[in-house]
Amino acid sequence: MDRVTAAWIYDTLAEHYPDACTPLPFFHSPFQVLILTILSAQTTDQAVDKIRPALFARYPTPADLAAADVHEVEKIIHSTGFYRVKARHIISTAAMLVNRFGGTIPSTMEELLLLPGVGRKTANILLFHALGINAGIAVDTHVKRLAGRLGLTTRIEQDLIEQDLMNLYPQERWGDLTDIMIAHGRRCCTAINPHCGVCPVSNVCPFYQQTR
DNA sequence: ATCCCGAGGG
DNA sequence: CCCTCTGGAT
Repeated sequence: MDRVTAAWIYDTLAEHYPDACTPLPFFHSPFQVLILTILSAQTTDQAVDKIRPALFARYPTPADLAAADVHEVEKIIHSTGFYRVKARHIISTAAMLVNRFGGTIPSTMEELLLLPGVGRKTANILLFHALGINAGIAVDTHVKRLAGRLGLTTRIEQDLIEQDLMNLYPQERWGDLTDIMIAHGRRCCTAINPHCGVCPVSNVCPFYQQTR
């Protein structure tokens, strides 16, 4: 894949998903972004958005959440799935913010990975959305599938796919690229029955040429 | 019925 | 590496 085509794909998709890069509004505090990002695993934005007001009305600060009753948290976040695990994680994370990071959220990958419920993917998205840092490209199943179909990479391992994409795009686009590819993977380039007929980049897509 | 803006544990 | 944890969207 050459950079000219890769850049065109980025521009075209970016225009097509103008809201893809700001799933978590700016008025949320870094603390809220952190908690909401942990809760976002394996669920939808709508599900997280639905419980957000109740959650932060009850636990406005890390100290409040650290002292929370786990069953009460479970009840509030129930609709986001994995609620028992997530309830434990966000309470423990809040406690760690208070005890180790002075109530603020850490700004490096290494420190973020110490937080319960924060793995590689969440840390990556978090660095971008809470802190504006383009630390890398979060390669999930959507990005993996989309990058493969578009011919942006021929690799299988997610680390190598990330390297290919990072080589293809300048660092200041990594965060946006993650969001754009996830949005397109979810809304158009789906695993089964992809909507190639309305896909804005199908004209340069090897997968589309091969299946038509 | 299947998959997911995963992470932790064995 | 494989398993589990969960609801919701499609």
